[in-house]
Amino acid sequence: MRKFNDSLPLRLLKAREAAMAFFRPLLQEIPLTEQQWRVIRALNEFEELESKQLAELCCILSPSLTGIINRLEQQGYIKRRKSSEDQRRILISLTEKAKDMFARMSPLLEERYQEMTERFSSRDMKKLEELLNKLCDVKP
Amino acid sequence: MRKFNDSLPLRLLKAREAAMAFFRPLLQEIPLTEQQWRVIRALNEFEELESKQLAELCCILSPSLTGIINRLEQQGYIKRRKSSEDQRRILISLTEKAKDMFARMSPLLEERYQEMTERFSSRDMKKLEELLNKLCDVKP
DNA sequence: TTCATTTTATTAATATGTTAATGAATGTCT
DNA sequence: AGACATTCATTAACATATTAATAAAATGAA
Repeated sequence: MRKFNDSLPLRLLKAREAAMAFFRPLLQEIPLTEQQWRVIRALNEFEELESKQLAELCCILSPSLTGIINRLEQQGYIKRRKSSEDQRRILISLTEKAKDMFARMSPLLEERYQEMTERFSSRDMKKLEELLNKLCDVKP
Repeated sequence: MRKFNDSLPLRLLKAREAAMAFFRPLLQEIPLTEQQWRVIRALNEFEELESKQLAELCCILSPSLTGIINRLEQQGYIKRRKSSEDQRRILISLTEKAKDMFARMSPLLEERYQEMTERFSSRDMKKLEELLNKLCDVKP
């Protein structure tokens, strides 16, 4: 069998840890978890989203998202309203507080992203992204 | 700022999910979690490991590993003993039951790995692994 | 040797991941 | 309209992730 360290899932996990190491310190200062930031980032781009869309975009399962949304609401970062057509659906959007925080944080995080890209090599980063996208399309 | 879906950490997360989709169904039949299998796989290769080494190898933090080890012991898959030189250290190894199970499962998982590699392209897989390894070495 | 420091595993507290089950709202079909 | 299935969000139950704190053992310097 393949050696333990040659496992692709393990490599993907380690690579992700290495990448997140650039951003975690900044998020911890606020403080926000990685998942909370992912949700806020998605909402900043798409304005208002249904819970289900948000879960799909952020790669977070619905039950986890329920908790994350609750905590973000407690912290005053998001607001929710019910859809008028379909009473099951919840529509979620950022508060002003969240938008301000995002505007303050995103340049700092972008800076780190550049730093990571440079240290890794801009060309390799592009190639890596291509391959990851391709891998996402491979299904059993 | 970069579009939401262009984030490298998110891509790594999605790619990992795509890869794990090949293996999850098999593990669920036993049943074993992904982390439990990672621990068993490491122990199969290294015979006996200290808790700390195991955590390092499997990319699992010590507090999580404590629970995983406890549950695996409950299920009869691992045994633990104290180091004679250093009374703090715990040495962990597989039981016969675990070795048998591993011998039965690993060919099936290896089959899936081949299937994944073929669908993805063997050359691209190699390139991807290279890039992931390189990314792991990039530090803030 | 003694005291302070460091290392190791664990516990505590909280957040998230994962699958199954639930309840409410909607859709479908007759 | 009424019975049935489907969809969506949530809850439940358990496993893992994460940071801080702790207790015990080992180490190192005075």
